[in-house]
Amino acid sequence: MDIREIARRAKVSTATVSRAINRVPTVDPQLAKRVWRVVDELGYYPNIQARALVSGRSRIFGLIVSEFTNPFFPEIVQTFENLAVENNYEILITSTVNDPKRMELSVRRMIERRVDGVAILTFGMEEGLLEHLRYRKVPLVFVDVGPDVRGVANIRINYQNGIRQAVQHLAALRHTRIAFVAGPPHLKSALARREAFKISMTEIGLSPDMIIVGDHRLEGGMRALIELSRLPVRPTAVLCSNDMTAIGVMRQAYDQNIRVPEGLSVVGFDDIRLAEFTTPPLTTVQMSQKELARIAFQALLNEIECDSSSHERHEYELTTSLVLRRSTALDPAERSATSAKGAGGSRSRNASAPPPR
Amino acid sequence: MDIREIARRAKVSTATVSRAINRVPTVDPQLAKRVWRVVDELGYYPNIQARALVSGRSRIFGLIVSEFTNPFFPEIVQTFENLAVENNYEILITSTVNDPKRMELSVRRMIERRVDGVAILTFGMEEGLLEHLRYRKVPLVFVDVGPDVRGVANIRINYQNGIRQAVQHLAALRHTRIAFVAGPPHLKSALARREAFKISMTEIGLSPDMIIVGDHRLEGGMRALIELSRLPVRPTAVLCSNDMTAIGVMRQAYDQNIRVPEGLSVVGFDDIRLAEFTTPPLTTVQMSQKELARIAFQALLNEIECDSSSHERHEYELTTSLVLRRSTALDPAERSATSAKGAGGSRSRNASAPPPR
DNA sequence: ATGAAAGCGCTAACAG
DNA sequence: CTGTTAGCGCTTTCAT
Repeated sequence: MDIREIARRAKVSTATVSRAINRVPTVDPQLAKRVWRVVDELGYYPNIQARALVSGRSRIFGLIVSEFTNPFFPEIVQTFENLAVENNYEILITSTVNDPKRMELSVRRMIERRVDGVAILTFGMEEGLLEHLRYRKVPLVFVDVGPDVRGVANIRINYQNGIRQAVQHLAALRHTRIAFVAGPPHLKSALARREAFKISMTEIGLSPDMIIVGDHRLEGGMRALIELSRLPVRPTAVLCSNDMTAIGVMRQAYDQNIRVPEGLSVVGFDDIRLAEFTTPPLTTVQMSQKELARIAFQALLNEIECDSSSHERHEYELTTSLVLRRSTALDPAERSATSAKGAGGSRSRNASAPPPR
Repeated sequence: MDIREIARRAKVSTATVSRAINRVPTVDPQLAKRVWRVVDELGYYPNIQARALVSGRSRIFGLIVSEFTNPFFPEIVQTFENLAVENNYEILITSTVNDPKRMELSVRRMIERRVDGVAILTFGMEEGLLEHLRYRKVPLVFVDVGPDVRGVANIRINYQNGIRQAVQHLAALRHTRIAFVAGPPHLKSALARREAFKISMTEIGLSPDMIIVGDHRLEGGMRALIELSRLPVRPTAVLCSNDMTAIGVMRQAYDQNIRVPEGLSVVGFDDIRLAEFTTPPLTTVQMSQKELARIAFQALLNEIECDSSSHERHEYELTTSLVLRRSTALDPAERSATSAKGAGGSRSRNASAPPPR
C-alpha cells in the first residue's frame, strides 16, 4: 500500500495526497478530508525512507556513546529521545565500547544512514574518523573534548564551580583533611576535575596533598580507601572524581566498619541516577545529564538551521553544582564537641553554600 | 557523490558497481578491484536508505522499552546493539514512558521507518496497537506478556526456578520467618513472582504469610521494612520482587541501624547491574538481561528467515537462578549458637543449592 | 560477465 | 488549487 493506492481511492493525484499528508495549507479542505479518510481507513503510514531519499534529510540524529551500561548515559539517552520525539526526529544510537573498530563502524553507520547530525558523547574520538563526518558537513557536537576545529560545536563543562562548592561544603563541616580520588590520568575530564580540586583547596588555605589515583570504577575507589587508611594521618573526608569511585569508597568503608557519614564523609561527581540509591544516598557534584542532552540536541538543531554560514563560536557551557544528600557530616573530631547530629539538619536539594569569592 | 559517480570514474556501469560493492561473486576480479579503489579514494558510502527502498528491507530492528532510566534495560540494549552490529542491523530504540500516546507513537515510528522486526520489552501493550504491526506482518517478539496470538514470538520467564533457589538458600541458612515484598498487583510479572514465592515456601513446609505489597521502587521497599518492623514477630529474611525494592529495604535497614546481612538477610530479583554496587552487594535472583536480549534478537532473526510459513510455536524460555553475593547470612538467632561468621564462607557466583525436588 | 533500463515510494517543479 | 512528471540513489531483471 502506497501513496498511489491512496490517490486512487481518494480520486486525486499522488501530489495532492502528499500535500494533504504534509498539511500544505493551499490544499482544498474538501479534498484533504477525503484523503485523510482513506488514509485512516487503510491505516496508511508514509514510507519515511522514500521521503528521506527525495528530501535529502533523514530526520535522524546519531548518538555515539561509549557504553550503554555506563550509568552516565541512560538519563541522557532518555532526554535525547524525548526531544527527538518532540521534534519529529529519530535517534540512531551506537556504542563504541572503547574499541577502535567499533568507533570506525559507528561513524560509518552514521554516514550510511545519512544522519542529519551526530552528538558524540564518548570521551575521546580519533581525529581521522571525524574527517569523514566533517567532509560530508554533518553537524557535530562534542562534549568537553571537542577538537579545536571550526564548524563543530562543543559543550564545555565547568568543573570548577561544583568542585569548589564541594570543597567548601566539606570545609564548612570543619573538615581539614580532605582527600581526592582522581580518575585515569589519560582522561581529559579527570584531569580537569583534579585541577579544580587543587585550586579549590588552595583557595581556602588547605593543601591538596592527599591525592590518590583511581580508575573511575568501583574497584579503584575501594583501593583508594585502603591506601588512605594506611596513612599516618587519615582524611576525614574524601572527594571523588566520579560517583562509581565514591561508591567504591563507601563499599570499602562498610567493609572496614567505618560508618558513612559519621566516620567518613564522601562526595562523588556526576550525579548518576544510582547516587540516589546508595546507602547512604550520595552527596555529589551534579553534572546534569538532562541539561547536557538538551544542550546537545539544541546544538544539533541550531547547526542545521543556520546552515553552516554563521561563523559563531558554537561553544556551549554546562556548569556543575553540589547536590547535598546524606554522605557528609561534621568532622568526627569536631562532632563530639558540638551537639549537631550530622550536617543533615537543613538538607535542601541544592547546595546553598555562599557563592565562592 | 553517488553510485553513478563511482561508475563513471571506474569506467563501468552502475550495475557493476552495485555488484562489486555487494560482493556478488560473478563479477570480474579486475573490475571489482577497480571499483573498490575508486570507492576508497572518494570515501564513498552507499546510501542505505535508497538500498532499503528498493530491497524492501530496512535492516533495522525496533526496540520498544518503557524507560531508558529503568536499570533493567542498559544491559539489554547493549547486548542487542552488539548483536545488531554483528548482523549488519541498526536498532531503532523507542521508549513509551508508560504513556499511551507515546506507545502509539512508538508503533507509528516503527512502521514509518519500516523496521524489519520489533522487540517489545515494555510490560504491557495495548492490543489495538499491535494490530497495526501484525497487519503489516512485522515480526514481533514479546517478553513474558505476549498475547496468545499466533505469529508473534514470546519469551516466557521461568520465575519459579530462581525463586525456589532463593527460598531454599534462605532456609538452608536456618531462616524460617521469610517475608516477601511483592510488586504492583497489576503487573503480570509481579504476580508470577509472588506465586512462585508461595509455592516455594509451601514446598518446604513454611507458610508464606508475611507478604507486603510494594511498588517495585525504592520507596516501596523502605515502606515495606517499616511495616515489617512493626510486626510482633519480625522476619529475619526478606525476599523482594525486584532489586529496587531490595535496595529500598537495605536503605531502611541502614536508617534503622539494622546491619545487612548480620541482622537481616535480603534477596532481590532481576540482577540489575546496580545490584553489584550496593552495600553490601546484593544476593539476587538473576534474570539474565544478556540472555534475554540474545533470545529476543535471535527470535526476530528466525522470524524473518522462516518467512511466516513455519507454524512452529515461537515460544522461548528464559530461566532464572540465584546469584550469591553478600546480603544474606545465617539467621541471627542461630548464629550465636554456631561459630559461623556468616554464610559467606563458600561463596560461589552461582547458587549451588541442590536441585529442588 | 556486463550494461541499459525499470522501478522502490515519495516530493517538488512546472503546467494547467 | 490540482495533476503530470522528473527524479532522489540504489538494485535487479533482461538483454547482450
